[in-house]
Amino acid sequence: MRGIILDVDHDPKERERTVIRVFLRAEDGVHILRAPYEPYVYVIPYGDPEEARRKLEGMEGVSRAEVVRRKVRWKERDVVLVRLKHPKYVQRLKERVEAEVGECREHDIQAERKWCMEMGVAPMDGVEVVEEDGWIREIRPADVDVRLRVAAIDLEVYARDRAPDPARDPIIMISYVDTDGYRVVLTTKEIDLPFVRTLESETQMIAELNRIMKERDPDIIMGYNSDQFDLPYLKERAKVLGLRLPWGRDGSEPAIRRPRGGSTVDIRGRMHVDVYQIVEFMAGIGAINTFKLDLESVYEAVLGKKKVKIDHMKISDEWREGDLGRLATYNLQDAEACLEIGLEFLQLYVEIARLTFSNLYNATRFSPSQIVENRLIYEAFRRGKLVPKKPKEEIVRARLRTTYQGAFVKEPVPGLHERIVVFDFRSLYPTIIISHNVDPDTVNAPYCSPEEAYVSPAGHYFCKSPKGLIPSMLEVVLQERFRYKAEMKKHEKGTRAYKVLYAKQQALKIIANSTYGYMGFARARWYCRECAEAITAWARQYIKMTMEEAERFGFKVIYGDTDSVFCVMPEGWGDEKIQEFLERINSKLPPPMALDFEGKYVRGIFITKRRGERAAKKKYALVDEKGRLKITGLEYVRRDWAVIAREVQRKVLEYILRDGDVEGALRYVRKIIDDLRAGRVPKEKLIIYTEIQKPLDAYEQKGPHVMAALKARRRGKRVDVGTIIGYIITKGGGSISDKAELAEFVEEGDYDAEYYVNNQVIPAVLPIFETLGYSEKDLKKGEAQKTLFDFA
DNA sequence: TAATTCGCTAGACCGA
DNA sequence: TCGGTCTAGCGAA
Repeated sequence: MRGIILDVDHDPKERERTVIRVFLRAEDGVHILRAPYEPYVYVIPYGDPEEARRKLEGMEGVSRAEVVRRKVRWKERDVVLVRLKHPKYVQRLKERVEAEVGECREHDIQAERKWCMEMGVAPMDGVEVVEEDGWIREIRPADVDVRLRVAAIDLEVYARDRAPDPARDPIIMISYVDTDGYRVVLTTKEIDLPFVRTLESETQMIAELNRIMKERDPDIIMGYNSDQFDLPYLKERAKVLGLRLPWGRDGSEPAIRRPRGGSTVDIRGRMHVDVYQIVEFMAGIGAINTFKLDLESVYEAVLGKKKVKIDHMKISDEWREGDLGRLATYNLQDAEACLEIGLEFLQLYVEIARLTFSNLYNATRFSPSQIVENRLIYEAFRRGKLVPKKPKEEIVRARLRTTYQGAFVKEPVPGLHERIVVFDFRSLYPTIIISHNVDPDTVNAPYCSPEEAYVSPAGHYFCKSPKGLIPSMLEVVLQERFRYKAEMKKHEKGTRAYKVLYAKQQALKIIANSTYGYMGFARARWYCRECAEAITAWARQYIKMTMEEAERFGFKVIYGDTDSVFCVMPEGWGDEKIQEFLERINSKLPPPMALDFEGKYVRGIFITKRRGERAAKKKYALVDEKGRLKITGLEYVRRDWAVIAREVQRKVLEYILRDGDVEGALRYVRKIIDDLRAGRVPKEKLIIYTEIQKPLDAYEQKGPHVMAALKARRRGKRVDVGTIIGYIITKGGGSISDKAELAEFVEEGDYDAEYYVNNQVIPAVLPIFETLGYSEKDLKKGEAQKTLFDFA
């Protein structure tokens, strides 16, 4: 039998033996295959290993124990591998063992994961299985081409002017769509649209959804914020109406888990993917570029397509007396958009699942640290190294108290520059880790002499051999990624092969980029502050060395941040000088460290700070020979500035960098100021977005977004941690915060023009003009006297 | 509870 | 009312 492993768990009905269940998606549907298993823990004996083994063999739940050779950090040791009858014995055994026999390890790694690692197969792998009466005899990876069915659902709820409560507020529409073309909206009103199915009652709607779920039998179910809203609501509502949701492939209901305040919903044998979780992650690592994470904004940012939005507050009005066709279409589009976005990232998560030996349900909810850690657990397993324990809370607190120095950022030379060349180190931190064998087990280790170690500028020693777990993992990660990227070039963009390769390299990129941060992360098993400290120390040394070499070579270094160097090329130099410089630097670097050419820009500006004449770090704008602007760190890229200010700033930069027309820029700004004062600027350009990062009552200083949120709460709006507040500064009186109101409550034209002039537009552009020698007076009116390139 | 540090700036808050 | 200090948020890498 061949298929894809959707999920692996153990049969909850088996209480005395462990039976692993593999949900295998084959061509003809899903098979639940079984395998006997004995989960294990390791014990590092306090005393004699053989004696420890004998003691352990007699303990409750132990089926056998043997002495084996394993690496405990850098040391080979005799440890006891204890096989257990059932996972339920792990915790009890651990406590007894640590009191009497030795230190327990890997007790905090799930049985399913261990089984997968021992079998050499991971969730989402294609496999070939030899089975007998549903029992697995053999299982091995294989090329399998089975298409999974992916579905998405979305609910609309009738709840006027308040947060929906499943005890009272009915579901009025449910949409279901899947990748085999099925699309339907279930509702109780007659709507003349082909995809609408009208049912007698809400109960009938849910029953119909249950029927669809059974008939369509999707492997993956997606929703947008379905962890927090759709599925818990649906389950609760079904209960109120006396129904069940037997959606699991073993007939079970969706299980609502409640880690850290929120909730996630797990459906047995199917993978519930909350696309919002994915989107949050992708936004966090910068793979999606949008300020708001609502479905509409994300749909546009990811697919480049627009869709209608009906405000939550308006859904009930629309249902009672509005356009039902519009509402049904909206409901369907939500599910469709969710599915499209989810599919866009699905392949990436398939790769993450395989790399981390986790199912899709978990993989799509991982933080970067969990991806790295789960991969490291496998790497350790492969090498016969025992996995370090999770740190206790007390240790975490101690770790949080120590901090370390990070990157070097050069203060920019303020003003306008021409012929800018940017170099950057390719994967700087990962390559430092590899080339200097930076690892928790090689740092200041006693098994090598100082001469056999790399010495960091911060004074740590790292034994050159043997290779540490983390450097060797990263070495493979970078090599493989390089290989996939090369392979990608052989395929047409948009083809299946291309997408798979792209996802593979992207998953590896996430691991590579997160590993340094992971080592400095207080809750990490492989935490190593000295490592993180050494990495940044080397990074500072290499970037400074590169800057010095660049100056010596004839460039003028104007800026640099962490892994980049911005240089001005002397007039008359050609591209061959760039290559020559790269070769010179690269010959001095230990492989696989390498400096890359990032780009060439015809002009760029580094702006002086609000106060003083020094240039601000992390804020600049560049323009390339095609006239394309690259704006970094400036207000234009920040969501907590109004569109009007951001737009004006961008225009000003275009006038100046692209056209060299400061006068035009000044005239343009004056016009916008006039528009603002005349009340001509539409509301949507005045909204400022700011996230609520803690409970409203916990704020010491109530800034505008907090005040706007407090006022909105009094009007019945729910404001949770993580809500992004879009507010406008209105006319009214008092402090800025007093005048802040949620945008949806503000009338068109009701805005404080002076605030937008003096606190938004002028602060966004004045530093640019000041950098060029102009003043606020030139901005407000009067003729400027100088031409731009006098300052270049 | 869930990768790091570096850096800029606004606006509240507070005391003179 | 002013200026300094602190909280808060967001972005760069």
